[in-house]
Amino acid sequence: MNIQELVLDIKDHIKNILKDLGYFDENINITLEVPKGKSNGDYSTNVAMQYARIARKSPRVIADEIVNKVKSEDHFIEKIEIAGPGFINFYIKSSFITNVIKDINILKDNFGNHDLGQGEFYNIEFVSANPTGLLHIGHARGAAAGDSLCRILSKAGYKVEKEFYVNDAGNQIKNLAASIQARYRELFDLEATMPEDGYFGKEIIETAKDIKKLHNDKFIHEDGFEFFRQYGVDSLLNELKKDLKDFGVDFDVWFSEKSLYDQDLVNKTVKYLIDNDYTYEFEGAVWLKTSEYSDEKDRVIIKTDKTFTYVTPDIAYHKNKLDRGYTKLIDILGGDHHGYIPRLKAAIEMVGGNSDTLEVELLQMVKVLQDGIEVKMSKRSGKAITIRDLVDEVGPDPIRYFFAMRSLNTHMDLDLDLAIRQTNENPVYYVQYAHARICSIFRQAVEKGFNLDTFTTEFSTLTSEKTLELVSKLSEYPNAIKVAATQRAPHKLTNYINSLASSFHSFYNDEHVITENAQNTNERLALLNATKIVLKDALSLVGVSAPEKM
RNA sequence: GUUUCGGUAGCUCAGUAGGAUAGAGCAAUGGCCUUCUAAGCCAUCGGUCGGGGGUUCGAAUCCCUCCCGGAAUGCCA
Repeated sequence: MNIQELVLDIKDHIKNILKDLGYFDENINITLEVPKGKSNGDYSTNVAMQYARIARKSPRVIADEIVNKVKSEDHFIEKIEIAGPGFINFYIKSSFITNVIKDINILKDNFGNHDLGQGEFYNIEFVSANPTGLLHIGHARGAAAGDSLCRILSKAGYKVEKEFYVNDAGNQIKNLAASIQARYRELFDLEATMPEDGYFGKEIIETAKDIKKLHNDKFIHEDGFEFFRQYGVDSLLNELKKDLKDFGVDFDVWFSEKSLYDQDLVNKTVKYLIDNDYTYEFEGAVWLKTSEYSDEKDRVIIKTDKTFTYVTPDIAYHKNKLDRGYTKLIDILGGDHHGYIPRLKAAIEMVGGNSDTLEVELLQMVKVLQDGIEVKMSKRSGKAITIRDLVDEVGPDPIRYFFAMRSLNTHMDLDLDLAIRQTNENPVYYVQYAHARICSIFRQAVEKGFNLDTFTTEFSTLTSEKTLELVSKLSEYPNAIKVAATQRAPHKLTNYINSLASSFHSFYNDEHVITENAQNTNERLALLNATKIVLKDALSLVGVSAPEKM
């Protein structure tokens, strides 16, 4: 029996006792949680307070009745106390708690796995930046959050596919081609005007230079628009893929918007919507009746000039995703798209899907500070802090950790000077350092002849407060995974990692691991190995490395 | 105006299917390296949880109202 099973066991036990006492109510959940302070036991429940009204007795009396029935039976429990207004606090025997060390050393990086997602198949779309420039810091947040969430969901037992929607059709791509064309002409000192909504980043100039290198002045004499379009999309998409890869983010599917047109799926979807009376014509445009599905108003899907709006191919795209058989579609979008959600959900209902299948996670904007003042990004000037700059300066780890630390829908400030500084002001080093310290101890243990191939499974000397705190922190890992996965909250995992590292550092400072006492040393090495496994696994879920030396 | 996300320590942020003295990191102050990495540990300082009402044994958390900031409110994407 492990600690999770014990918790379930206790809950079950309490439930039976409540039935015996004649209080039980289906509607009240029995919860057993880890209290904040150790002085309130290893686990605690507030059932007595919840049942006060039903039983019409004071919480403490109920607690007393419950405790009297529990007491005699469970041999894993050290003691039970009633505290405060009526909390029942359970203290678990330390010999039972240390079992988790054995479990971890056997399961290794499978420790903390769940099968929560049985039968589920999630599609998670994130970043989906237009291939019209380099990825900037806002995209980095999306990439870090999305990738971490996917890894956590996989760990929790969900089948997950990561998808990037490539907007390689439509207006922005025309602007890209026109921008490249203008930059290309500039290279020959010819008159050139950048389009009003053009892309002014220096990577566009680089692209033009590349084209000049390959084809010289060929496109001065003939129309190169189509070439510029294709070449621009291809090369910028490659840059984008490279940057994401260097950031530790891989996608399973790169879905091309253009492919929707190539397969005629956009027209088919539009025809379907029209044929099924979901549209009407008004002032020369075709409108979709999304207001019938709790959107605030109807939306144009075919403009007066007969071209589509952004949502039109996106409906076809989501229809396509539905057809691919996922049980859940998660879109991770920037907070500025929140108004877009109702129309998308409406459209999903219209094409025969269930709008609950789509779940949108919004990421609020990142405010970037440099020298204490806000750095405004501007498409017009091409001024932006790119992922590439950041990764080149400090590597992916600090940035990924930093973004993973924040809950998705919080507005956040990023102090660039601080992010780039490689000091302890950056929390990722604190965690990585814990891992490196363990590795360092192991190196010395090997020198002194300790065996690190197998670890002891008997623990009799692990009794100090710091030790047990570290052990019980380890046993919380599976729950941390579960919470992070089901609440779509990678930051709950980094909170856990941080507190695990903290427990370790505190333990490390208090107690020497390698001593003359062989048994004691072996037990501690087993504990450290378990800690190392969990640290490394947890860090891998946020895409951060676990260095052996620092 | 409406929708939406925020307002918690000097700063950056946790904590919200109501629970025990509201937490962490950084910053500040004071200690700890002849012993496994001081990117560490320990301690201190620091908060009318934006304001005001309400709901109840109990509210940062739920309800109402007001104030302040971001975003959206396109036949842009």
